Amino acid sequence: MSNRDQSLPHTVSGTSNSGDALPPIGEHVRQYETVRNAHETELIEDYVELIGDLIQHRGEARAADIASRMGVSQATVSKMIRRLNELGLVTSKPYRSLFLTEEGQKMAEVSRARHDIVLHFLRALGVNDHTARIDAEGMEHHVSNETLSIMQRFIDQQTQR
Amino acid sequence: MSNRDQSLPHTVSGTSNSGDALPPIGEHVRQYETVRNAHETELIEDYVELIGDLIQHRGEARAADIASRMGVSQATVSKMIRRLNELGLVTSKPYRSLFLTEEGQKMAEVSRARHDIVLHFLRALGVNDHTARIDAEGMEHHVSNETLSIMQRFIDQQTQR
DNA sequence: CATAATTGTTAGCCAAGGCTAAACTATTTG
DNA sequence: CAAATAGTTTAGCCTTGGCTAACAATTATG
Repeated sequence: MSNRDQSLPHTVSGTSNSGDALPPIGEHVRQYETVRNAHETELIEDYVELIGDLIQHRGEARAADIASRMGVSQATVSKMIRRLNELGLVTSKPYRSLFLTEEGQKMAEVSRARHDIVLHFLRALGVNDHTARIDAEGMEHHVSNETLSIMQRFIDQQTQR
Repeated sequence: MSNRDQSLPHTVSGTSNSGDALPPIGEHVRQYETVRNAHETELIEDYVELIGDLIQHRGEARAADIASRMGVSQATVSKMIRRLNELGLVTSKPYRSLFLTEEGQKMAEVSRARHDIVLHFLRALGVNDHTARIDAEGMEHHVSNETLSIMQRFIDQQTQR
């Protein structure tokens, strides 16, 4: 319960959709399903992405760093790592630092790439860096590849000129 | 566990962020916190938004419709309605259709407006309608007001010319 | 108008992702 | 090298948001 700002940007001028019919049921269901599914993977992807980043920038990923970066208790991280293990995304020996499996690395790359596109896109759009970072973190898991491609094209246009 | 498409749109050309430093800890934590918070409100907002839509388009909102639109069991909806009640967002008498409280209506409007902006923005960007609807449903809860304003401006530019 | 069908509720289950407290392991340092 | 400190794990608790199955109320129909 809490949103970073209550005031809405005015109103949708000349673009009101409020009169639009509801989507046909089947489609509507699929929309919500997609969101529910994304939900399941989001956290996993965030962990894997962060672990990848830590390895890349710090040389290793330790549970304590993950906990402090995520703003979450070490116990929570520990439990999560067990899950990532079961999912075959990381390997870990007790009390030692983590490694990504092949699959984990692939996921980290994909997430990282998506994240970057969304972030750069928002900046290219004119969103300030700080906000762009926050929005990107939330949005990345909900952007289809079609939209990603279009975002990439937009970035290219803005920068290459 | 499942994403609608594995292939990545090529790569971030000339915009690689992978070499960027990690954000400073405090900021990083706030990014994740924002996402976790959004998470908590998302579902609530989706229900309220849908209830608002049903009332507007159908004249009333019944649990069965919500269940079938959301692709979820009636029991789940029933439980959720109890929560919305406790949160002061809807009023309901057993076996009767639902109404939004003042606060619920306000939330529905805000959500609807946000949703519309994101959807129209995606379409204006060139995303096809079907994909735009799916992406909008997931993205809407993660877009700051700053970004919304910019999206709105973009829509205006595209359409008013 | 009595019964069937539809709709709504309740009870009880499960998994996920948080938490704290306690126990254990590793590392640092006096 | 022993003790203190830092890092990790485990146990056990809580809330959310799903589910199914059983029951209750309302509405439709023969």
